[in-house]
Amino acid sequence: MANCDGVVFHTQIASIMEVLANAAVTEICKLVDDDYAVFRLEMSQSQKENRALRRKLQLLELKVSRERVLASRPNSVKIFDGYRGMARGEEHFTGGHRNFVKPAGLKPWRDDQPIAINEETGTSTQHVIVIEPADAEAVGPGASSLVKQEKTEGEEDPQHSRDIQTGAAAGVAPPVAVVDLATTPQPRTRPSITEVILKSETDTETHRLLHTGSDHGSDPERLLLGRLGCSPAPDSKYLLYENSSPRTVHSHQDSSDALETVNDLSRSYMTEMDPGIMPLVLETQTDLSRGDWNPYSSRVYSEGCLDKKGEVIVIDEVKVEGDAPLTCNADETPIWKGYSQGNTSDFLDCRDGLETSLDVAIHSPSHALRDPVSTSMAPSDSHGRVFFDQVFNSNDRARVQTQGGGATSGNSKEKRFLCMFCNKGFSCLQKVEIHQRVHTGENPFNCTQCEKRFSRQDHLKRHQRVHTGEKPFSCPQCEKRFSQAGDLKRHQRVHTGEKPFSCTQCHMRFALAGNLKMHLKVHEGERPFTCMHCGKKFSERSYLRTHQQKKHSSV
DNA sequence: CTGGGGACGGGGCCC
DNA sequence: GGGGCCCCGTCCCCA
Repeated sequence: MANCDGVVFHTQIASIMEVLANAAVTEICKLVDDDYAVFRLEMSQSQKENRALRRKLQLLELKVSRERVLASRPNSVKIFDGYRGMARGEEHFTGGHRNFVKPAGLKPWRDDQPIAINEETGTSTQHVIVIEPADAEAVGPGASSLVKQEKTEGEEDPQHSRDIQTGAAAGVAPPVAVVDLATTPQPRTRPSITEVILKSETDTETHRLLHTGSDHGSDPERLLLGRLGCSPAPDSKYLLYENSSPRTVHSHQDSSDALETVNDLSRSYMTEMDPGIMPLVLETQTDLSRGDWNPYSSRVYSEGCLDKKGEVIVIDEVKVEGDAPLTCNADETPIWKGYSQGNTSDFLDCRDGLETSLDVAIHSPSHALRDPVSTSMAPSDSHGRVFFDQVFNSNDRARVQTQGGGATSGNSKEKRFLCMFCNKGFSCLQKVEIHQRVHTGENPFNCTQCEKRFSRQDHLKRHQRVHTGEKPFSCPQCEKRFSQAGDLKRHQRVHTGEKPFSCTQCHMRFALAGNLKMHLKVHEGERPFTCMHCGKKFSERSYLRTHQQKKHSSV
């Protein structure tokens, strides 16, 4: 009986214990679940905040860049490549690769020329943008952040700073501080890559790569600065000939990938730069017909732009070019002389070793990256043409190259050189270079008297007759003189009565095509110009102007 | 409206 | 291959 009671007792104890245990487990599970839910909620909120901050920062920087360019260089050429963020006359961000390209000019470059001077404010424009990673802590203290530095000397961007501070307050430790390079010495031993480059602007140091190719021996100023830790390809024609103090490079990974790449050390890097192997490959060239635009370096934009797509926060950068306007007298060597058509891709190919470093993250604006030489070599444009993203969009752009029998336009001469934009064929390299300025808007020849720019030297020379008053073409009938032969020829129709342009509607004839064109509007009834005073419509602006002067001059 | 000139962009050819 | 020139077309402006 006693045994029976004992068994019952133990059974009851066991069941009670079981109930208690189950209750405890349930409680623990509940607590864990609750905490986990809270934790996840907090995590997702933090991530969301970080994303929003990052996006906001990018937008702000984009806006600032665009406004700055628009304000400072109304005539500048603007290349916008929404994705690849290329800006003319400055480095080209070809996806993961940072290829800083500038014209390999000769005389137009002067080392003593001012760097990136804002023409209005007189301040230089070193841009420093720091984009914080979303999960810098997760990546670790040594983790890199995507860095774009955008800093204007003497000009603090409060919003920018605020955003950065906000980012820090949100738990994102900024691995790289915004450094006022103008006022703050850099005692750190680990400056970011962009800081390195910025210092290259302000210091006397430059990272220059001499171009030694025999076929381009006339180009002594091909300066390259760029890919850190990347030695030139063995057959590269570029030599690092000036390299100063050792630099430590702090590169950064794309913050947007921080979570996914926490364990991907290949994307997080801190590269100690060995000065001996530091051929910063900023190809100091901007001409579209050369360098990374160049067909000969097609890999720059055909391959390089692809590998990090989606991983790089690209802040479109509009080139503020011509900070030191290129001045080219008629007898000066044009900047396009002596550039390399050759192994541009050689030094680009060295990216392989750096795929995980610079390629990923650096999106420094050109101003920050130019050295004095590259600054002054920025080509220019006088008509504010806006470039098109197609420039980078395909390997088709890499077509300007010798293609045997590749002529596309009828000519007895073999046109081996194809325009990378329109595929038109030209017989020699220079011709296609000049032609491509049609597409690029590059105007490297600057009139010293009126700052007008021209794409061709002969056009500049012709233009300068405007200033000199030279009119070498005189009409034998009336002694009237003209500055252009074509003007004389056209004028002579006055004497000959020739009217080669006839209206198909009324058979009126005109000596000038423009006059016929204007006349056609009479038939078309097209009157797009309306007088704001009386509502009368005119087919030509000049008609409207004349009308307003006559009828409404008192208004 | 028409006539005409100034200036410029671009292609092609020649030296 | 590079520079210069010729030529054509076009835009803009003015009388």
